[in-house]
Amino acid sequence: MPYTAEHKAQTRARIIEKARVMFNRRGFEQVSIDDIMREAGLTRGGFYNHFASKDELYSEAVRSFSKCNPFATKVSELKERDRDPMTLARLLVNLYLSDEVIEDIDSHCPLIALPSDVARSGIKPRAAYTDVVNSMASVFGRALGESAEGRRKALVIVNLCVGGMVIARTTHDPELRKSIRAASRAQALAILDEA
Amino acid sequence: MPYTAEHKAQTRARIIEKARVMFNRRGFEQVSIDDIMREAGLTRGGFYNHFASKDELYSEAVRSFSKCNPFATKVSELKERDRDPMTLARLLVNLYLSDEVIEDIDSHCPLIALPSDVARSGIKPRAAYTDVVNSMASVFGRALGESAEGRRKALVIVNLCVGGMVIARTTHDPELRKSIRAASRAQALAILDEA
DNA sequence: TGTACATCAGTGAACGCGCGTTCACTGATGTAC
DNA sequence: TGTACATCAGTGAACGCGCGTTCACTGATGTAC
Repeated sequence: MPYTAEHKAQTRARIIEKARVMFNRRGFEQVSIDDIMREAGLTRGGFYNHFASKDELYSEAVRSFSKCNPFATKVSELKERDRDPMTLARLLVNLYLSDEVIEDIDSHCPLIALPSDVARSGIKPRAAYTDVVNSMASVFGRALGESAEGRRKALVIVNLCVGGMVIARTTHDPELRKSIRAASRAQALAILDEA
Repeated sequence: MPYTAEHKAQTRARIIEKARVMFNRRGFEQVSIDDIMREAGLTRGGFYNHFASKDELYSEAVRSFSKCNPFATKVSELKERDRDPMTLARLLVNLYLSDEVIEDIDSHCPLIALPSDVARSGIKPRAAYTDVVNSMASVFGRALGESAEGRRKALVIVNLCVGGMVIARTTHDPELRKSIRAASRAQALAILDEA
């Protein structure tokens, strides 16, 4: 067996990571397979050794947002370091809406980077998006209890995090970029405080 | 002078309106000039009698979002019919997050239809987006008072409306599409109730 | 240990297609007489 | 009033280009002996 399976897996992972960053910045349709492969240090033709189609890469990239980007890494660190659900929930809210994260576009969560692109895509990217929403809601759900009311509040906090960042990312006004996140953070933390 | 100036202006307006609806559904890059002209009952070649380029049509279409779409019309009706700020704020929350509005994709507000497209655009579409956010916040601000806390709450409600619809529109899961909006609506109305 | 070999990750030219745009034209229209 | 005419909105074939995808190939690699 020439080339190890590990070698191939690493190449695939590299392509996905480069694609994730480029999709995030420029959108799905504006990035060509040629662009991505060049960025990964490869050529066009090899793409189909790793993926059946550009669509498959797209869903992999959306999914990878929640696994291996710098933001996700920070979240994993939080999860390992602190096992109290409420503390974790509060740290996640603070991290998600932080100045540090909004300025670092390359590591943006897909929930805020790609909403309109995903909304217009096929079932697979939309399913990947839904998974990320649900896994985020479950982090808050663990802090708020399994009741219907706990679930409702968890969704509200997801909404505040995602919505606040989407609006902040889209506007050009520095004051609104700050104030919408501050408002959302305060509200989300207040909901966690009540519980 | 064959054909009146009015005739030409009407044709131009018809092209912009069809384009607005199609950009909303499928995004700027996914809609061809051929598609738009066919929808307007014309053929490809005539496009350049009305616009210098596809880009020019795009800015015209974005501009038209806040003027003449059906959702904007409903909001104007609300504003005229009921002058009590709190009643207006409650009606707007209910309308914005309603089943009726999320199912009628063609009349979606640009805040929820185009966030990632606008985020990647130039200064003009982003400024237009910011204006819409601010005018929405001021509707809630009038109900909540001019204090810093009133402004903060108004931004939270904007966030809940926009964020809830963005997530609902992007996910494919019917349960999440409903529950995220219900959670956001309840939270937004609770904030208005406090005041 | 050194070599011959089979495998398959990676190459790059080529293909078909759809797009934005151009252009020579057509024919419906308002106006001049 | 009726007709001949100039205008230009609208037509549709054509062009060049970039894209996703295919394919015949190449050459680096791990393994068998």
